[in-house]
Amino acid sequence: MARRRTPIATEAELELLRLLWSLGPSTVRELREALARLRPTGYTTVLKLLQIMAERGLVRRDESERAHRYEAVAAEVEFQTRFLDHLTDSLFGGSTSRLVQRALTDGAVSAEELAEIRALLDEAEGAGEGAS
Amino acid sequence: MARRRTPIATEAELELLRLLWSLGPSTVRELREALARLRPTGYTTVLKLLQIMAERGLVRRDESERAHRYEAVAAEVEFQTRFLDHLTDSLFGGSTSRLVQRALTDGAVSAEELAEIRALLDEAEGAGEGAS
DNA sequence: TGCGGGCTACGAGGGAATTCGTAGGATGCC
DNA sequence: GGCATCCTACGAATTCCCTCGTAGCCCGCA
Repeated sequence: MARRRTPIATEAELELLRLLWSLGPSTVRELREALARLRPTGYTTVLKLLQIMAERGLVRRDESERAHRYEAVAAEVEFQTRFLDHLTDSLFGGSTSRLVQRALTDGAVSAEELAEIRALLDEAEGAGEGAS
Repeated sequence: MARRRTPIATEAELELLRLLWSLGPSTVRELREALARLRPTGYTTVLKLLQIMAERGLVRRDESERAHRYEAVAAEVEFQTRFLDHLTDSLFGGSTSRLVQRALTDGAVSAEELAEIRALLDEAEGAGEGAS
């Protein structure tokens, strides 16, 4: 009967969060307009979704003006972290490195980006020094 | 009204797939027993889920014996790839390297694993020579 | 004051995900 | 044969997600 609550956020919620991260605090109208380019959606659909997200603690809202302004509670980076943690557990047996290896094997990464990743590795190795 | 079909696989489906990957082709009973340790579930619940997954092409089944034997259609690696592709698009703006950077920053990765990742980087750099 | 437009609140409604109960068929054992 | 047991098939029940329609409120303006 029951259905386990979707972990972290649903697809539609994620879509709005992405907009909020890129636009900053926004009204329903603004979000709906930004969303329209990708996927036309009714005004009250967006509104309702935001109300639910507010209840769930995904967004907060400023009611000081007539058109309420919504804002993502978690920063984008926090969210990415949470998602990766979840994915690491659920699909990579808890191993971050296996995830990274899979991503590097599959994804197209430019030489520049590879260099950045390499720098991160250096940092991680330096930080881990003497930790054991 | 409509609700977009969950991408790739639902949580419950993923749980069964994980079992199938680790156990190999299994019967409903075997899966249910393996699952019971994590989350007690009715026999017919598991059966129904597998039937649906078979319909959706996530598993195939061997009916040569009375107790049908189910098997994951996609290998674990294929699935991980598909998930990472999806996640890269939906949460990292299509940038694999950003995903990797986030994972490396957050996750605990041993020195040994770091070395493995470094080797992968070397490989990727070699292969990517000439690409922008 | 009356009207139009914009905003929020609320709830209905349909499809999907997940749960399980019940029925019915096969199988093995006495 | 008759019974207990195990299996599949099927569909009901429940919850969640997502959609939007409608109602009601407020504000500005003629």
